[in-house]
Amino acid sequence: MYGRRRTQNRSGRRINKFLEPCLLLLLHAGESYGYELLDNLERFGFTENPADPSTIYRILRSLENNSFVTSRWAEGDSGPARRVYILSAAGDKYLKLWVSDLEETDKILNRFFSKYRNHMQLHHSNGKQSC
Amino acid sequence: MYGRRRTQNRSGRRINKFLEPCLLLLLHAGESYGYELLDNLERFGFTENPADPSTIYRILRSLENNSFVTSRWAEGDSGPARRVYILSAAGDKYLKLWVSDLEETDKILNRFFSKYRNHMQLHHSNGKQSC
DNA sequence: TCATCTATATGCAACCTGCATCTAGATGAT
DNA sequence: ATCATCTAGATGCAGGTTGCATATAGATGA
Repeated sequence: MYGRRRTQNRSGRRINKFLEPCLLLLLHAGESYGYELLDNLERFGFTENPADPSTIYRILRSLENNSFVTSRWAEGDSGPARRVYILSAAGDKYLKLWVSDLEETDKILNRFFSKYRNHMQLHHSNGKQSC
Repeated sequence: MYGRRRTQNRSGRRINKFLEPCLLLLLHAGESYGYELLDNLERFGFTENPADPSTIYRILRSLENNSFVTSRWAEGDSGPARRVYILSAAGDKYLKLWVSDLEETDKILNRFFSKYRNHMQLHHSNGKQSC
């Protein structure tokens, strides 16, 4: 047993709780359940770093605790019963709040990029400072 | 004393450790120290939610532990001595790594936005699903 | 019967972060 | 000279997020 690598996946360190708005958006398109949502998340660009089931289930539960979704047990065509989630009106609002928050994050990101590019350009052309 | 609000600032939940690349970029422009960096961060768009000094100092220390910066004590024109940080070659590489990582984050963000807009457009025009 | 798949869930440790607080030298006002 | 304030750096704690391991249990198939 080699010192038990417990360093977090660096590539996972992106936007905090980003899976939450993704799940909300998926649920906005219609009711669904954990396992199915997990599959559909791959279409959001989580192919290289697929989401962890435990994260999904925990987010869904916390959304329910905050009344952003409701759930019921339902039998599927096959396999064990599923906990099916439905977006509430409050959840719809919360999704919109998330979107404006992410837009703000996007602005901050782009401000960084422009600062970076601007600085690097000046740096390479004449060795002067710029920040 | 009312239950002691200990809920985290929701608006602070953005990109994980985002202050790190900001500090690296500032240090790329020239040596600096904690307090000064803190002030300069405001120009990155942290005006509404200014960075916490403790976070800055901790990130600087961790950067030093990873040899991305070096530090020395220096007297300023006034006030107590300062711990001045200088970016290393490894730190320069690390900054570039951060930038490509943030570009990936930006892609993921934009994929979300396009999914969101696309879905909402379809949703409002004909009430059909789209995700 | 037993392995595998589907589905949900929990525990733990690492990590990140905001707030409160501490130290200590320098500076300024009374 | 004393005391408050500013500058500068640092630590402790509690709350929150997350990846990994693991558990449970019904359904399905060999």
